[in-house]
Amino acid sequence: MGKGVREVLEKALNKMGVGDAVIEIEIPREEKFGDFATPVAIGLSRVLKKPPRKIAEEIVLSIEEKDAFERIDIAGPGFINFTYAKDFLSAQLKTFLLEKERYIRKDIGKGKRVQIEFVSANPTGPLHLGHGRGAAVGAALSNLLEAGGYKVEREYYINDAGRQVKLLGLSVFAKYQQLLGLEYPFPEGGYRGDYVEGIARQVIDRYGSKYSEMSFREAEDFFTDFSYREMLAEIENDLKDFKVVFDTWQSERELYAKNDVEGAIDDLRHRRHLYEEDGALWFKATAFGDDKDRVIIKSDGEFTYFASDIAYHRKKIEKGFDEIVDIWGADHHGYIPRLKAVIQALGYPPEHLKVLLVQMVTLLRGGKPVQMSKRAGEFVTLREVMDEVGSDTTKFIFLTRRPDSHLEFDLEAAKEQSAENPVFYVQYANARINSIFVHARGKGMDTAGFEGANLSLLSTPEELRIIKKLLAYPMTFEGALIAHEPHRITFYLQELAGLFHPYYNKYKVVTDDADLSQARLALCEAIRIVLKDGLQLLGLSAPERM
RNA sequence: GCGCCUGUAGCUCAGAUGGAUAGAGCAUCAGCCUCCGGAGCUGAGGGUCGGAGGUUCGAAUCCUCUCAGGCGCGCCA
Repeated sequence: MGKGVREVLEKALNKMGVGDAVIEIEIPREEKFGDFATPVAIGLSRVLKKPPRKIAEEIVLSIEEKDAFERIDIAGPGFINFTYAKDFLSAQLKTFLLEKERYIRKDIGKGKRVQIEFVSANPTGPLHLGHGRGAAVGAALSNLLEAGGYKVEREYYINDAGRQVKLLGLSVFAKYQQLLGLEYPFPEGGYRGDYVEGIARQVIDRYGSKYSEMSFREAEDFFTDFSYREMLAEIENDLKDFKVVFDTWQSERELYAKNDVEGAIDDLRHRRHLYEEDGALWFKATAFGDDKDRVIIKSDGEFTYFASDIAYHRKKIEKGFDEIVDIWGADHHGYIPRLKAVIQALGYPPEHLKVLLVQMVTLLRGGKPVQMSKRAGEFVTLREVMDEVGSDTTKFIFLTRRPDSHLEFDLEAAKEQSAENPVFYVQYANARINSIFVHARGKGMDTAGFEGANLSLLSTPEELRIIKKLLAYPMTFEGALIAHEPHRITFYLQELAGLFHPYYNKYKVVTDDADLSQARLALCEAIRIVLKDGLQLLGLSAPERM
């Protein structure tokens, strides 16, 4: 649609002999005043040294394809408004219905492969709301890219090596001893959530007091492995119920086991990006714009977390993706420069890795912040919120905000809303259309193919607005995809539903007029297709009955 | 102290590459079921876009300064 206006304008400007003067023609926003408004004449007035209004008049005179427009008029300081002709719109709608797949999808990413890593929560506790936000955004973005033609790999990175999982093991071990009535000090900074006790109880259920006589050193491997695997299973289960899927699960331990970490360090050493100082091995991150150099092997000989992360990202690169996307909680933003430094040290441009930050979630209950302390084990889990307000609603709330804005998640409000919730508003539109179809079929009407429908019968202002909105869907989709901003889809869907409900209330779709009914059913079908497509992109259900 | 994110209606949030009179939901108030699902619809009120300068024909959007909130600045992960 927009392209149509652009072409028309370019042609007219060339005819005037000023096409070259306009490097970038400003293409208007849809539906602000009429259909499209462009200030191109204002921009030109400086070049041509003539008043904008006069230029606008000349442009309008030079336009040849006037058929596609109902009106072309000049307003304000020199804006040209284009109003599409209704026959043009209905013809476009017809094309959309007949070739919907081709119309909706853009092959932006055709032949390209992208990996998106998200959630990647440590398996030391249940997923909390922040993880849920990352999950919702990551899943929606994956869907968008996939729909745009990319081959997408969704990956979860499991931090199963290092101190944190060991600490979880020790916490469970301590709880285990205590549950058996034995004295055992709880580790400093250990995990105190109820889930720790839950895991300890499972150990007792399965293995009894088998480990009660052992020291932690002896039982460490068992407790660490058992505990984090339990946690991981719970995380997987939470994600499954949140309807977020992953293609690959990359274990940090495996990177060590397969000598990927050493390999990566050797690689960097050969590239002369490492040096030794104070008994430690350093990566020269400052050579690539980071604030300071970073330790890879500590003076006690242990690897840092950064070491395995280098290996991990080197591995991503070696898999040959055209783009690597990491979705992180915003509290890790300070980590970006060093990782981008790694990418460059390995010979790739920093843009090869795209880090998307998802801002913090503040949890409120009845307008008051809920205190969250991981140490004390006081935090609200994704599971609890899903159970309390529903997974579609939870996702929708995450996807109705820009990822980089701080989010206040009010449990009470979310629950109160669940009767009158924006997500239902959208889903209800879909369900309503479905029930119109049921009704129509009951009257012997055809609700499958609309090849024969006479869409030029759609002529009310409401219908034309809906058609324009529908035809804008590919543009919205493309914008959301390129900007990596799924929330644009969310808002679009609310707007579309917001056009449909009033229309439904004002006009009857199924009437005695068979031709008009058929045309309106076709319009509903188009709405249904877009709603369903959008909801699916966001990872939300599109129930036919609610 | 340095860096990143945010500041738009009472509340929660949209406002892509600068465009005309800044939008939605919730909440508030007043209305709509003989008719395809009232989880719906119609209407009303509500704004110095944190503040101050600047660039521009034109700024919520770009630049500088400033105020406020959040988050980072380990041989932790």
